[in-house]
Amino acid sequence: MIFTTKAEYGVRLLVELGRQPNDSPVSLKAIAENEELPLAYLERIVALLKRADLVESTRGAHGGYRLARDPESVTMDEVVLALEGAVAPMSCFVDETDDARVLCSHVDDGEACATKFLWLRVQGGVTEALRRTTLAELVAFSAKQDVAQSPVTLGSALPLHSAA
Amino acid sequence: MIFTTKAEYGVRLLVELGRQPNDSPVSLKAIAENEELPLAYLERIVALLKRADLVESTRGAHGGYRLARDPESVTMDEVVLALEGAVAPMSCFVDETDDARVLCSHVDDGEACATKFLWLRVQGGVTEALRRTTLAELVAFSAKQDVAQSPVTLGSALPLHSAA
DNA sequence: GCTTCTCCTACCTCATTGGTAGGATTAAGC
DNA sequence: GCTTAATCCTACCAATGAGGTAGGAGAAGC
Repeated sequence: MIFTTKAEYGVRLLVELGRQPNDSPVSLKAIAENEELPLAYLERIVALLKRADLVESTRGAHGGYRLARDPESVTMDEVVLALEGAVAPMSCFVDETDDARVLCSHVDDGEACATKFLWLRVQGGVTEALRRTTLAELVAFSAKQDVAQSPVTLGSALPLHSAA
Repeated sequence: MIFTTKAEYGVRLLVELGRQPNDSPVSLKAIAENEELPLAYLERIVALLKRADLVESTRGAHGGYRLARDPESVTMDEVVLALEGAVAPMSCFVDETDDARVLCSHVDDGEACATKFLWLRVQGGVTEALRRTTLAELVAFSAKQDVAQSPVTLGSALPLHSAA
């Protein structure tokens, strides 16, 4: 598994915020009910997003969260970075220096990590896929899905069937 | 973490086998010592590679493992598939039908998983990176590293510094 | 028949994931 | 100024999987 539920729930939360028509804050409780996610857990997740300045909060009654930036400018690589930490193919990649300056634990034996060559390629593929996806795109996708299956309570066939 | 040590050790094992000049089998013990990996654990890992017909074994004294196929024809996506199972961005991707026909657990709520759209992109990036890397390429890389740092016992600077 | 291998299965320990519980603080509305 | 609705914060907790060990049983060379 590449991502945990933190990324999943966090992205869904952002999408939900992006779908709001006006600028008034939305309470986590409303989102939790809407997305059927555990509220207490969402609280911890949204804290990560706030720390990364992706959402703003207003406390007290009628408070809640709203997006801190234009959804067009929010790319998924920063979202996932905020939620999961750096995307590391292997444990030796956790070293958080951004630009692939990776200190691998097994450089010292004979062959300096042929696998590192492979993991770097994979990491490149992941970050590129994340970087070229914006929050606005996901919001638009989500809205489109709504329309497509709005009359049916539980869609039988999957709308998304040929991708990747 | 995308991959576990199974993938790491398994790939290193295959590279090691690919580096063998002749066709005689190599014992796991030799590989374990050479790569400083736990032998008993490697045994379980190589069993996965054998089940996928990536290596052949001969039992008994002077037995061991050898590659079952030409390294040129072995792509990393099948290797990783054998070692880790399918590369799944999220738990709902574990459904092993090959071509992204993903049955997501949260299709039934309002918006049919905008995240799935994202995870499919990521999965595509990973599998493409894996598919375009062959075992032969890694073996060649590994051999080159050997030459580059053979006089030095512990290389100070990293040879690979600008990728991804 | 000893040694060297592959093969197989059961166990064990530790870290992380995915939560829950319980409260403190802040602000709006009456 | 009390109540209520919200964000914040921290400690706990159960389940899972990762990574590895132990102990053998079969197969083949010498």
